[in-house]
Parts: sequence; C-alpha cells; structure tokens
Amino acid sequence: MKPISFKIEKKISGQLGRAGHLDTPHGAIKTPAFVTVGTKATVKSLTPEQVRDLGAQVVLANTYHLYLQPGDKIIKDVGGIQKWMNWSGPTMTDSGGFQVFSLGAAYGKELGKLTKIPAELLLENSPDIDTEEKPKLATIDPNGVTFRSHIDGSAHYFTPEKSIEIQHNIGADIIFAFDECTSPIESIHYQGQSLDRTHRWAKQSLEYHKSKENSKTQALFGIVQGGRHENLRKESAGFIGSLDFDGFGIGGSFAKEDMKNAVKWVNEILPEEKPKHLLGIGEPEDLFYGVENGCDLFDCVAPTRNARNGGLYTKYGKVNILNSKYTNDFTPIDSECNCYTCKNYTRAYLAHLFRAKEMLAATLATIHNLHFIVGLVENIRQSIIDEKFNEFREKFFISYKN
RNA sequence: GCGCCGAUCGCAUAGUGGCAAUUGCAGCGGGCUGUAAACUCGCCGACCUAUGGUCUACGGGGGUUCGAGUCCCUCUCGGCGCA
Repeated sequence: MKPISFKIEKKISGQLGRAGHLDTPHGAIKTPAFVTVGTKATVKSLTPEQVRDLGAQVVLANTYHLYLQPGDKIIKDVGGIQKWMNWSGPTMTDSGGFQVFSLGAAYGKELGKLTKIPAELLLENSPDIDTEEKPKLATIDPNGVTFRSHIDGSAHYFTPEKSIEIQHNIGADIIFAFDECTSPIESIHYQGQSLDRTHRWAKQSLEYHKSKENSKTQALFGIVQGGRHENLRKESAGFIGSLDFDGFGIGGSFAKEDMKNAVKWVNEILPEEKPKHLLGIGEPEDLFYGVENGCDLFDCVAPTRNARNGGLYTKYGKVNILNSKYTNDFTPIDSECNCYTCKNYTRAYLAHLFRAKEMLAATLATIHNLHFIVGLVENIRQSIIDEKFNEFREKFFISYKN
C-alpha cells in the first residue's frame, strides 16, 4: 500500500504541464499547488486557521530547523507535526539538503536560490566570481554534512539515514531525500562529484526509508540535481527517476535564465505518472515556467518573506508598501483581490503599520501575499482544466510586467 | 550680578589643530525564490562640464595659525551653583 496516490486529470496539449490530484494520508492536494513554507512548524505571523482560510492546501517544514529546535523527539512524542503545529492538512518536510547550501557554500555570500550572477559567467569557475573562503556553518564530506548550529554553535552530523530518521520522527506526509543543493559557482568537475554523492545519498535515503514502517504512511521524494548542465541534469533525472521514489523534487540554485531549461530536461525523463515538486521556486513568472514544464508542486519563502519586508504582490507587479507615495493612498493593495487584508485595509494603513513596526503589518501582508500566490497557482490549475492555460498565462504576464 | 558647564547635518550623539565631519534613530531608494531573514544593502549639505571638481558648513562676530568644530576674545541662548 502506497502512502500517496497521484492522478493526472488534464494535460496542457503539446507541453509537459498537467493538472492532477494527489491523495495523502491527511487529505488531497489539487495540483499544481503552491506549498506554503512553515520552516519551524509555523507559517510566520499566521495561525493555521488563517493559512487554511486563504486556501493553502499543504505546509512544508524543515528537518534541520526542527531537529535543532525543539528537537524531533518532542514532535514524535506529541504525535507528529500535524498535531504539534495544529495543522490538520497535508504536510511535507525538506531534508536539510538546502541548508547544506545556505549554511555552506552560500554562507556569507551573495548567493541564493536564484543568483544574480549572469549565466555566461557560470560556465567554469570564473575568476570574476568571488570564491574566497569565509567561515561556514556546514561542511560536507562523502558520507554526510557537519552543521554548526546557527543558534548555539554546537556541531551536528547529518547523514542520509539521519535525515530520514528525523523526518520519520517529525512525521510529515511527504518527505525528501537528503541531497546537496550545489552552488552554481562550483566547477563542472565539482558538480559532477556532488551529483554522484547526491545520487548515492538518494539510494541510501530510499533504502533506509523502505526498511521502516513509516514508509507505509510517509511518502519519500528523491531529488534531482545537476546544476545548469544538460548532461548532468539528464543523468540525474535518469538515475533518480529509476529508483522507487513516490515522487520527485527538482533542486538547485540557478541563474535566472537557466531554471526553466533544467526543469524541462528533467521532466522529459522522470516518470510522467509521479508528482514533481520544484523546490524553492515561487515568484509568479517562475510558477508559470515550472507548471508548463511539468511541475506539480512548488514551495517558496518569497510570498511570506517578501510580505514581512513590505513587498506585496499585485496583478500589476510587486509593490513596496514602504515607499513614501503609499502613506496617503487609501485604496487596497490590489482592488481586485478578495483577501481579508484587501477587503478591510488600505495601503496607507499598511504603510503606517510597517513604518510603526507593528506586528499586524506582517500578518496582514502575509495573508495578502499567500492568498495571491496560492490563488495564482489555483487559477493556473483551473486554466489547464479549462484548456485555457496559454491565454491565462499571456494575460497574466502582460498585466504583471506592466 | 559673579562663577562653572554647554550649543555639531530633522532628533540624539562622536570629535581636544589637517574634517564635508562618527554612530544611532528618523527619512529616501534597492534587494530578498527547498527561511541564519519582522532581514539586509545603498543614499542622506548644495551645485556641477560627476569613479572627479567647486562652494557653503559644527550658535553669531572677531582673532591666533600654513591650517580652527577643536585654541583666544566677545556677544546670544540654555543648564547648574552662589548672591
């Protein structure tokens, strides 16, 4: 008996995209779906009821963060993450693989999920790119990763087995294999080595998972890496796709223009009938690129983090509510938006809350942004069902880029 | 009236002979994509033939000095003490 089942309902003709239905032990997810990020078992600034009411279907927490605080044993003892955080719907956990990157290669650098470094500089280890060593909180070796806690400096060692063990304790419906999210500024030689290691770790993750009872109630997704390199991406999709995972994650840190290519290469190879999760992607344009290239699930901190920092989505593009022009703008953030915030508050009031550093600013802004992104993916889904994806896409881009 | 102390870019501060001048707040703008993030990075005297130049500036006026926010005199305002 499989913990999850996935059904494709409709495809975008001539493309990889599709709308589907994913059943989990804690409820169904209609895909494509945006997965709300709740790293430390909370969606920052919102109650689970607020998260549910804005239409979010599923929440993703983080293994590394919950292992450090409060500790996975506590979560196991209370009966799993759903009970721990009072979220009754489906849940996922990331393996800590992203922290290998964010606390390791990317630590102290201007590197993120999508880098500003132009693609042409990523061909080889370019001398133009600053590769100077700075103290890191994660160091990788063939068997695992040593993390130095960002909270208290203590050292912790993660192996694939350890990550899965923690994820079993946390108890989310869908969990991820332990991987290395490779830095895009590494040489192709390193990327190849890293990929071999991620593949080995994927197998270990899967074997360990299958050896436990938890595999009957928790689904495991394997993660495809390979950076911006077509041969590595295809090799990875072939290898990871051949293993008996319940679904797949697509990972990596990209130059903006590389992301959609990588996703396409990979999804042409991965088994069509299994769900694909594009890890850490979630700006509006990128969601379209992900969907049309065959991804079903997306998680991203962008809507929640941007919200806390004053960046609000509208159908005409993003707005920085801290700009002085909004202090006396008595219209809603987005006049066509049906969220709680837009129905009850003005830009001027939001601007006031942000300037006064009031907590409600984060809550109202997060409600709006999540509603926007969750709703956008929902609308994308509907457009696929209605066979109007391309029209919907075009209309959105024209308005959003304005 | 006498004595002491103080006055620096919106506010608060640093500065004891080489200074367009520290830091914090406020202000203005940018960034944020599997959350080290209610974070972070710029700018913040004016003007220009702008990776440089000119001018005006540390309460007012005068002086010493190659050079003064910094030293001296004086005035104004404020605080404290003594009458």
